Amino acid sequence: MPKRVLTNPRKSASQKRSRVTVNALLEATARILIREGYDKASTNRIAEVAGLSVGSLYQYFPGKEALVAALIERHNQEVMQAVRGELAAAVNLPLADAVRRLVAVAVKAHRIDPKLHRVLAEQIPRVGKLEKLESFNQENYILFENYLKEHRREIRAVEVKLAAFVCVTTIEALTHAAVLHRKISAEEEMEAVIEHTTRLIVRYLTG
Amino acid sequence: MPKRVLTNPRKSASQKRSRVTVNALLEATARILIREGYDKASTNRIAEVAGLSVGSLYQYFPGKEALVAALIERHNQEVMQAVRGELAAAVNLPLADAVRRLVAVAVKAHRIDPKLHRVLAEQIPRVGKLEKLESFNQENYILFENYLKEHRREIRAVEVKLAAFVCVTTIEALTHAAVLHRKISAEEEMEAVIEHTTRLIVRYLTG
Amino acid sequence: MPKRVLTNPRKSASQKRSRVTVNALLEATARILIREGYDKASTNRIAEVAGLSVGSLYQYFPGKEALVAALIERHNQEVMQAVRGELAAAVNLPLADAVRRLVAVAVKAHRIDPKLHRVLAEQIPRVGKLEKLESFNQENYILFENYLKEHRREIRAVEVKLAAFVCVTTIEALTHAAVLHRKISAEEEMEAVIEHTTRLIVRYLTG
Amino acid sequence: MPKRVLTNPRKSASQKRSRVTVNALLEATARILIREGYDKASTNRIAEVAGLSVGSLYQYFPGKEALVAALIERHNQEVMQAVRGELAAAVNLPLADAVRRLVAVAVKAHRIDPKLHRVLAEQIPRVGKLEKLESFNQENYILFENYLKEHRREIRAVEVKLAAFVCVTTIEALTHAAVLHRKISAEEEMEAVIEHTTRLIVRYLTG
DNA sequence: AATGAATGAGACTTCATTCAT
DNA sequence: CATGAATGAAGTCTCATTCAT
Repeated sequence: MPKRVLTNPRKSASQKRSRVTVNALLEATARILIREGYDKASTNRIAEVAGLSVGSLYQYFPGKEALVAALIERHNQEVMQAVRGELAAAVNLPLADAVRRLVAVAVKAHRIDPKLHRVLAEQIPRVGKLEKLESFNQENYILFENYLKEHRREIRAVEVKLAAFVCVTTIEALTHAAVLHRKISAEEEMEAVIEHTTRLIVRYLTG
Repeated sequence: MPKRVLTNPRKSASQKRSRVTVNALLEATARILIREGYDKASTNRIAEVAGLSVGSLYQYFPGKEALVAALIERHNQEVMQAVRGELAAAVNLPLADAVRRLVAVAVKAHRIDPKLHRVLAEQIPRVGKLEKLESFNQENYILFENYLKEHRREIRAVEVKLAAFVCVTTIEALTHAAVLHRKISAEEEMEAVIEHTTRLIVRYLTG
Repeated sequence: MPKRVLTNPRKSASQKRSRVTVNALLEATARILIREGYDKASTNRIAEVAGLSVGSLYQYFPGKEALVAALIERHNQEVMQAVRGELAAAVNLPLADAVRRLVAVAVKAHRIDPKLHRVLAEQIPRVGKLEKLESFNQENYILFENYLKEHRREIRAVEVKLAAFVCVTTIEALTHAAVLHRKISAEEEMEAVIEHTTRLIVRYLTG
Repeated sequence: MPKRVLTNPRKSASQKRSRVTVNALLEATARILIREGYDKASTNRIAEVAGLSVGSLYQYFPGKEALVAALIERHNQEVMQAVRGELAAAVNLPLADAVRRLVAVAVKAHRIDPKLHRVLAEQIPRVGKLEKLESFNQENYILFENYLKEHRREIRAVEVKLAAFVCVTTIEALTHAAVLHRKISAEEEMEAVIEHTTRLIVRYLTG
């Protein structure tokens, strides 16, 4: 496997046909990743599933890595777009409500495309692609840290940085595990998880 | 009868040799996984690093997957061996102490071979092999659930299963993140994480 | 075509089987080069003609380039081995005889494997491989220049360097053209060319 | 009739555009050949450098080979155009002057576009395309042979064909090597080469 | 048992060429 | 005519696995 370490798309899909093609490729990549795993995602297979020739794939992406990177990017965009607004709103809520909202948003984020999210979270790391996911989380750390700073008088914790680390890591882990590893379809069970997580965090910060 | 006299030593000698060989292979696999990543861990390379021929590798393992599986197995054994005793002892401690002990043990577990742990957790293609790691965690769920059942009167939570899920997931996530993603070398910072995590869990269960 | 620019053999063919394999590969390369040209000499085709699998090819050579380089090297060795002795002997001959011997040797060199020689001379250049052939010629320039220096009193030319350039280039070109581009099979015609070339050079140097 | 009035200018306009396009393509081909080598000269790349689409390239040339062939053809035309007149003039000169003129012309020819000449001579796969270059040389053989026939009384050689072969091959080789492989920029050094080559040939023919 | 040469399926990638727009 | 997206054959190379020695 000769390796290109390029991870940037080759052409900006300006034309409409291009966009369709790029989309088909990303869709195909996601499908294979989800259904068969990273190792089965060969460029030939991706192209085939996308209904294209390998050549077309390489017209738009310099290799498999770039394709996966683009997929991650797209997923992150979708997630962040769905989340950012609600996060902003939380700033003005009292602690308990803010945390509850945060947790709910986290769940929502994980539910956007859970299978894909799982696959991206679990089997992608290998190379620098990790950063994309990390940096995404980084944003959360910062946001939460800022929230804590502004609400300092409502909480006991003084070490804001550490508290942010604890809270973000915990919320992420719990919602991730709840959505992906438990077969939580019943809305009520999900509610319970949200409730427990919220309580966990609030008590930690204020107890 | 004379034969047996000769055979036995021979056999145990060769058994010992086997163990040495198997060990060399697992060691080589771990080293490559850590230093160069999963993709560079070809059977030929592993054999080479182990100072053996590929042929010998296949004498002891039916394939690459088995090798990795064995490595995971061994790592789990090491972890569990280092942990089991302390877990058992925790049963008799009051909640706060038990949780603190639990968290400390989780940190200890993650510190046994963090690089390897990370690679196993992040890079190994999830094809059945994942289960090994999962089942390991499964054990923790059960243990903790049992603990909670026996200490029901000390806690508020009634939904023991859910509480166990929340606690185990949280402890795992925090210690994992603390050990692997933060460069925690200073013992004091680690202490802080243990303290916070313990507080988090205890407040959750009793608050 | 992912390019490796390595041109050194991977293993020193120490074992006998190895030597046989390497030989088969070089032979196959030569055959294809001669019969079908450089562009048809794909690694798969070479392996096939050698009666081996591609894998084996890559066990011994990092790519097509290395194979060709090795072939050039081998050819040069053969040529130089056949030539060196006779060249040394020429040093003590009077000019006319020395030149005639030189020309005869050049012809002999070109006749060792004319088809291969032609192909190597004509379609190989592309990359640094050129140097191997050049350096081979370089040796000739030096040798002849030294001869001229030692026989200065027999010749008119004073600019030894320029004279060496003229003579070596001319002899090379004439014998090359004679052997490769004319269908010179008749020994007598070859004799004529040798005679003319010798006369050409001698008159140039002494006239 | 009015149509024709409109058509004619249009046609000639488009003919002009054609010429411009063809020219751009040949220019691009030459540039890439020189700067990056034959292997980098893909049709897509050529079109890109020419500021056209691949499609347009195929509007004017049936394929890559045709493009290269046309480039060779064009180069030959340029060379011959620059040379033919001087060659014709040489016919009426006495031997020494004629030869000197011939050699000077050969140098001039090699200097028209040395980089391109070299690339064409060295790197182009020899598949039928070679003939174009060969046939060019063929013309020289004939011309020179005729010259020798007409000046038979001035020379000693009787085997005119062989003599022509020797002379043309030698002149070609020396001027080629002088221009392409030595970095002859100094006019004086070039003069020396011309002088030596002339002397070489004249002495050969008359000595 | 050990060895390591050999295998060959399969992954990656390029590029001459076509064709719908 | 021009365009450039799409094609896919063909080439490069790797690596898990086998097997003769």
